[in-house]
Order: sequence, then structure tokens, then C-alpha cells
Amino acid sequence: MQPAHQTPEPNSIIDMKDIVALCKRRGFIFPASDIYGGLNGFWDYGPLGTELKNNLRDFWWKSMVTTPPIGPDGHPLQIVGVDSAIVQNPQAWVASGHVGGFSDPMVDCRETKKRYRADHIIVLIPKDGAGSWIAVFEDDDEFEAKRLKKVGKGKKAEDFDRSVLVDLPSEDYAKILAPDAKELGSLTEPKDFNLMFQTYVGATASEDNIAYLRPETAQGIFLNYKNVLDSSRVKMPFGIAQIGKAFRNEVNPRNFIFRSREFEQMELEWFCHPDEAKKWRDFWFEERQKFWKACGLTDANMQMRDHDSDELSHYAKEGLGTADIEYRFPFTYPDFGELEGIAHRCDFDLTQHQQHSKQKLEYLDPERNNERYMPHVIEPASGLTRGVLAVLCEAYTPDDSRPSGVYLNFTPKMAPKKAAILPLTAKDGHPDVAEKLYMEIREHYSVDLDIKQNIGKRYARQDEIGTPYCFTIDGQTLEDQSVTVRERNTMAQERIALDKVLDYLNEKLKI
RNA sequence: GCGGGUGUAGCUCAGGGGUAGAGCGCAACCUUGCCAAGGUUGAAGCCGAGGGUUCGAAUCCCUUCACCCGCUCCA
Repeated sequence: MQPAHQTPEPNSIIDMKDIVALCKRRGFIFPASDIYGGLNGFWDYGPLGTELKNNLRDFWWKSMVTTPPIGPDGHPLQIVGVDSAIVQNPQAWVASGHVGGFSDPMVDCRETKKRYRADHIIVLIPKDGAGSWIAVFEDDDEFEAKRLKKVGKGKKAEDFDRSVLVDLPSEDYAKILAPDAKELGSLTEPKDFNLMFQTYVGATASEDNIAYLRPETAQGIFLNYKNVLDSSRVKMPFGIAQIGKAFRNEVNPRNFIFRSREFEQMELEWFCHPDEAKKWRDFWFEERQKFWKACGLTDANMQMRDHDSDELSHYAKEGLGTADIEYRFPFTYPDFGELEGIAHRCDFDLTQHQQHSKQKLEYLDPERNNERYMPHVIEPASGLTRGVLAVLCEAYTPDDSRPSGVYLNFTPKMAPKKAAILPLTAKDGHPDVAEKLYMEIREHYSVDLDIKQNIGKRYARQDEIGTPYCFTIDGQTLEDQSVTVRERNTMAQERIALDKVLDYLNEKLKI
């Protein structure tokens, strides 16, 4: 049976422009260097955005490091934190594969304006030397067959030699027919797009002192793996967590803070015996979904997706692969966008660093008859700033029935302001009582005191910034020492005792 | 990086070769008192930035920056 009224699916009707506008209007997120016209791919967090981001960050840290979850065997997990430098010895990035592999050669087609990965284009070279060279895509037989039929002049696949585009000298480009082009020689020379930001250490800029801003926080953990083992009493299995900024010189930053050039990551590297990798991968799959749900994200907008084998990273080619927790952002709707990746990195990173640094990084396990092994790593890696965006999108709730037209349905844990204290009028002693209450509550929670204008406007303002509770002092307060509590989502009110306000908040914010 | 669109007060927008307007918001005061009420007064933009044409440009031209959409890209 169909429901009488089809409610629209969550996030299907939200326009990102409205969220961006609200974020700027209310002080969540601004374009970086706004007064100079902004800078593509960079964003600043305003007063409320900073609170929101810190709430998410602190919750992650608490659930990972301060009070880690109970493991499958019933014991609490051991997880410690680090805060590593953004600039590291450049050799670290050679070992991690970022210096060599973090750049893609790209070619543009002057005719069709399309852009291709040069290392994914195969050129068919006629064995008899006659006719044009035909560019096709790697591993796309269907396209190749179609293309041959159209421009192959009767030749068959076996009449051609094959070469990857990047292996051909540039003087041959004039003979090549681009994948979607009609004319020969429309491809530009390959250009490298290195996604790592470069800088120079020291006052002089030269090849000798090039350094990079970290493109991920994960390597800072691997670099400190030995230090942590030697200085703290962790033993296998254990985790090292880090939250911090990372930088990627994205070709094309898009979608508000979803893909920006400077962003924040929350990463856990979970080290374990290779035989236990699967157990822990499955554990973290479950655990991480619980986390995002506790942040307010709903099942309807979340999905788990295993990476296809061809999209796996260099470190995850072997092993159990990678799965993403994806969120259905308004701009990806009805599809989903990555929020967190849970990867089995095998022993790739530690092995690489052991080779490049010549330091022994194997683990000597006294609980396994002194077995020496390179631990495997399960990595739940999420974007803090992406998380902020997901939480914002989830919270954004258009509602024509209320004056603000919209409210932010944050969970109390995420809400930048936990409560507002509002005297009904600016006289009759209401402000005095309100101020006294405010002085009490502000010791415990981030709370607003607002006396300006009429009560409706103040409720509307609090709705727009997602404050879950408003306490209002009115005439009755002076008679019986009670206040009203207005709950944001329902707009329903109840009366509670003035001296029970803090208890009320404690109770509501406990979860 | 390519194509298309946009860029005028905090926000949403109108206008348009002779040195800027509205609504909302904001500030103050009066009135009201439980969901953006009414009134008075006021602050706030030199029209994204740079250059050019012109006696004169925010309005025309060029360049550039940012944002949005589509492609591309996202180790």
C-alpha cells in the first residue's frame, strides 16, 4: 500500500546554496580571505562553525582515545594519540609513495575540450604504417571496438601495435586521433598534476630543501610508530590516532567544504597481527558506522560501499580492500559521497619506511613465542571537515510552518549552542532573572543570553543555529520560580523549576 | 583545466554611461508580550578586483578573481 503522502527523501530537495548562505549568515563557515575575494579551495570557520567542528573532533577523540571502545574479546582497546608535524622529512613522502605516485599525467583534447589520464590511454599504431593512430581507453574493449569500426578503415585489432600514450614521444602526437575527436593531433602534451603542496625549508629556495605539506595525517603516525612503541607500554594489537590538517592541491575544489585544498582528517591506524586483520576490519566497520549515527547521521543517508578492485589505492591492492562509509550529500543526491574510508593497508607503510629509513620496524611479539612480524594496519580515516558538512546537511531542515523557514536539527552533542536563555520581555524584572540563570548555566555549557527584540525573532534565530533548548523567563517565573523550556524540533513547551534548569540540560545532553 | 551562468548594502534582489535603490536584517527609542508584530530615527554599498574607451562608467570593452552547474579530476 502506498502512503497517502509521499514525503520527500532526506536531502533530495535541499539546495546547497541555501546551506552555504546560512553558514555565512550565521557564522558557521566563510570563504577564506573573504575581503580579498576568497581563495579557491580554502575556507574559514566562524564562531559557530568552529564550535561545531570542535564538537565533532572532540567526540571522535573521546570515542577513539579517551574512552576507546570495548573490543570483540570484551577488553577495552588500547589507543594512544599523536600530533605530528605537518612538514616532515621529504624522504617520508618518497617512501609513502606520494612523491612518485601522487601525481597524474593529464592530457587535454583541444578539439573536444575533454581531459584524460595520459597513463590510461592506449594508442593503436597501424602495423602497416598507413592510416591514423587511434587513441582508446585502457581496459575498455567495447569502446575500442566501436572506435575501430568507425575510424579504423576496416582494420582489425590485431592489425595494430599498442602503446601507452605517455610512452610515445611528443612529435608523434600529431598522428594521434583522440578518443572523441574528429581531427588528428588534438591532444596536448601530458602535464603533471602533483597534488602535494610544496615549500622550502630554510630561507633559500632550491631543489635541495624542497619539503611538502602532508597530504594525509596517516604518515605522521607510521613515522612515530617506533617511538610510540618504545615510549609507551602499548602492545599488539593497538592503535595510534591523530587529528590534524592535511593539504592537497586539488585540480578542482568543489562542493563547498567537501573537496577543499586544506582540510582536516581524523585517522586511526590500528596495528595487529596479519592473521587478525579481518577480525579487526570487520570490527571497525561496525564501530565507525555507530559513530556517525551517534553524530546524528541517519541510515537513509548513509551506506557502506566496497571499493572496486580498480579503484583501490596502491597500499590496498593486496589484502581485504577498502570500504567507504558514504553519505548522501545534497550535491551527490541520489548518489553518495565519501565520508570515511576503512582500508586494510596491510604492512605497506611500515615496510616502505623500514626500507627507506633502514630502521627495523618489525614487532617482536612476546605473546606469540617471540614471533617477529610486520604488523598489518586497519585504517579508519575520515574527514573532519567532511563530517562537519555531513552533519550540517543532515541537520538542515526546511520547515515552512515556522517563522525561520528552516532549522538545524543538530543532536545536542553537536549543537554549537546548547541552550538559549530568553526573558520574555525586557522589563518587569525578567532580564534580572535571566541573567542570573545565564551566569549559572554558562559555567557548564555554551549558552546564549538574548534580550533583544521580541520572543518570536529570538526563537527563530536559535532555530537557525540549531540550539536544542530555549528557556524563557516570563511573568509566572516571578510568581512560582518556574520557566518554560521550548524544544527546538517540536516547538513544544513545558514548564520546569528555575533551579532545575541545569539538571534538565545535564540529563538531555548526557547521551 | 574546458564550457555555461553569476558577482550591486549583512542577506535576497531591482536598476543602469552623468557620481546608487527596495525588502528583510542590524542599532537606538516608543508600543506589544510566547513563535521573525507595529511605529519613529539611524548606521551601512562608491556597484568582486585591475586596466582600457569616454568630458564622465557601477553601467561599454579587455583581463583577472571567486562562487554555482556540467565535463574532467579526486594517489
